[in-house]
Amino acid sequence: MSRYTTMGCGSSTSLVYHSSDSWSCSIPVCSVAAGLQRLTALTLFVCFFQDMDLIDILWNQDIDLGARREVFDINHRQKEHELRKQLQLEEEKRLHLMREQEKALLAQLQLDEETGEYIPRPPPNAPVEPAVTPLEVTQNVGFTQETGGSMSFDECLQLLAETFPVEQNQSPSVCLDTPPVSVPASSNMMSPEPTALSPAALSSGQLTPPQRVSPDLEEAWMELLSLPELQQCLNMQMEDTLQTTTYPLPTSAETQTPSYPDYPPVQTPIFNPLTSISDAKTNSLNVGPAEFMNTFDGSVPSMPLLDAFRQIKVDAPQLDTSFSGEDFGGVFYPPTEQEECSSQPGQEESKRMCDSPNKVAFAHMDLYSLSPGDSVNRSKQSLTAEHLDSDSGFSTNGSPNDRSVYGSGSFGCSDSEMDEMDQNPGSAESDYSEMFSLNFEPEHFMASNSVTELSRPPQQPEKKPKQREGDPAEESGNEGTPFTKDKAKKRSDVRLTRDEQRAKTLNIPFTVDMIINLPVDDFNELMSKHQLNEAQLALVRDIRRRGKNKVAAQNCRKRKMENIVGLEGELDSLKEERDRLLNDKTKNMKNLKEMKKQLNSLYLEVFSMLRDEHGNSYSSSDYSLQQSTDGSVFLVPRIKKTFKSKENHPSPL
DNA sequence: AACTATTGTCATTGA
DNA sequence: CCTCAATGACAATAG
Repeated sequence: MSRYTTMGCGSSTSLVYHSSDSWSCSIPVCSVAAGLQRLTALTLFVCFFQDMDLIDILWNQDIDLGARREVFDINHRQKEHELRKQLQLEEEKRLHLMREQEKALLAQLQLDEETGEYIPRPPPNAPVEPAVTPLEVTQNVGFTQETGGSMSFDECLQLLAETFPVEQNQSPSVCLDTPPVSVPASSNMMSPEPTALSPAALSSGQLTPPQRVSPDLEEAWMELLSLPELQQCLNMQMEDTLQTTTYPLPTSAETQTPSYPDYPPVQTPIFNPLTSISDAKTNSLNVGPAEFMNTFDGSVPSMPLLDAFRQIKVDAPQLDTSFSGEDFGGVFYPPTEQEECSSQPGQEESKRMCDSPNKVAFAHMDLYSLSPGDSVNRSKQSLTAEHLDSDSGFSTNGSPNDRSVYGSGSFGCSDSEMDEMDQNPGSAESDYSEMFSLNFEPEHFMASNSVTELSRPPQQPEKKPKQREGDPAEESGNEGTPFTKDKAKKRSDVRLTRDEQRAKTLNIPFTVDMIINLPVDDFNELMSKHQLNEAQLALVRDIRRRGKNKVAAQNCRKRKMENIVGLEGELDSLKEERDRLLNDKTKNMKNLKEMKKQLNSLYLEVFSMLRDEHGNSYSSSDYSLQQSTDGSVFLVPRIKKTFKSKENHPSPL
C-alpha cells in the first residue's frame, strides 16, 4: 500500500496548504477540487485491485461454502488472475490520464497569496476544459465526493471555513448538523479495509460509480461488496445509521435550499433517496424545498449521508458565488451537475443513473424505516427487500418483469400446494414484497441468530440472497465474477420462493429458514407452540427435510469434489513417487552391475594369485573360489566336483 | 438438438 | 422407532 500512500499524499498535499501525515486527512473535500478526490478515489480503487488477491481469497472462502468445480480449477483461477491484472493495467492507465487532467486543471489554478490556497483563474474559458475533459472522472463524482471526505466533516468544515471565509456563516450550521455517523462512514470509504465501508454510502453513492464508470470498477466493486465481512459491516453500520436518526437534517436542508435558490432544485434530486423510488409519485421533488422536506420526513435514517453530500454540492455553488467566479464552479463542480438527472430531462443517461438500484435501495430502506419502533429487524429486512428490488431493478429491464420471471418460476412448481398459486399468477408480483417481508426478513434475522449460521457452508443457498443484497450491481455486471453466482442465485431464489410460497399458502407462521435451521428441540417446541393442522405439519416437515437434505447434498457434493481433488493430488504424488522409485531402480541396477564387475575382477585377481604346492597356478576352468557361510573361502574343483569333494576335502585358503 | 454443469429432490442406508 | 446425515440417482434448468 505504499503506492497508495504516496499517490494519495503526493497529489493532495501538493495542492492544499494544509498538510498532514495521513493522506486521508490531506484530501481536500471542498477547497481544492472534486477532481483531486476523484483521483485519490481512483487510486484507492487501484489499491483495491492490488488487494484483489486477498479479496479473492476471502471470496473463495465464501464461495467455498458450496463445492463448485471452479474452486479447484486452476485454469479458471489463472484466467481470473489475468483478467484482474488486465483490469489493474487499465485502471493505472486511467489513473495516469487523470493525473494529466489534474495537471491541466492545476494549470488553471493560481495561488491565492492571502490564503495560500489555489484558486481557479478567472479566464472565462477556464471551465470549459475541465468540465468537458474529465468525462470519466465526472462519472466518479458520486464516489469521490463521498469517499473524498476522509477527514471528518468538522475538519472539512474548518477547511472550508478557512478557505472560503465568506461561507462561514452558512457552512458551520450545515456541516455541524450533519450526523456524526456520516462522517466515519464517508471517511471510511477511503480506507482500503472493506470493513470500513458505510452501508449508507454504499447504498447511495458508492454503488453508483462502478456502474457508471466501467465494468472493471463495477466488477471490483462487486467483489468488494460480496465480501461477507464487508456485508456484515455494512449491515452493522446501516443499523448504526438507522439508529442515529436525530439530526435536524431538514433544517439544514431548508437553510441551504433557500439560501441558494440557484442550485438546490438541481442538487436535490441527485442524492434524494426517495426521488427514484417515489419517482412516479413525486417527480416534482425539485419544485421546492417544502415539498422536498415533506418527502424526506420519513426517510431520516438514510438521510445523513445524502444530506451531507447534498450539502457538499450545495456548498459548491456557494463557493462559486463567493469567488465570483462561475468558472470556479465550472471547473470543479460540473460533474455534479452532470449527474443531476431529474432537473435535466435531456439527460437520459443520468436519469437512468438516478433510477439505479442504490437509489432505489435507499428508498426502500427509508420506507421501511418509516415504521417507528422497528429497528434492527426492519433495517435488515429493508436491506433484503431493497436489494432484491434493486437487483431486479438494475437489470434495466424493469423490476416487475424480472420479478415475475422469478415468480413464475416459483409458481411453475407442480406441487399441489402450489395449485392455487398458479391460478392467480398475477399475484406473484404483488405477493413478492409481502412474501419477503413476511418470510425473508425473519429468515435473515433468524439466520444471524441460529446456530447453523455459524456453520455456514451448508447454508449457501440461504446465503445467496444476502449476497444479492450486498451488491445490487452484481446482477447487471458480474460476468467477471467467478463461480456462476448469478445463476446459482436465481435458482436458489426460485427454490426459496417455492418453499416460501408453499409455506405462505398454508399460512405457516414461521419462516422457512426457521423451519430448516432450528435445532430439533427448538423446532419441536416451535411446533408445539403453534396449532398446526395435518397439512401444515406435513409441509413443515417436508420443508425441513428438503432444506436439510439440500444442505446435505451441497455438503456431499463439496466433499465429493474435495475427495476428487485430494485423490488427484494423491495421484500426482504417487506418480512422482513411482518415477522416483524407477529412477532409484535404474540407479541401483547400475550400481549392482558395477559391483559385479568389480567383484569379478577381484575374483580373477585373487584366483590368479593362488598357487598349488608346486607353485603352479590353478586353472580357472578346473577350479573356482567359493565362500562358505562362515566367511571362509574354498578352492573348489569345477569338474568332478563330487568325486574330488569326496576324496579330498577342499583346502581352506 | 445434444450435451454439460448445477442444483434440488427423493429414496435409501447407516449411525 | 425416530432423527439425521450421507449419498446415489433422477429431474429440472440454464448455458
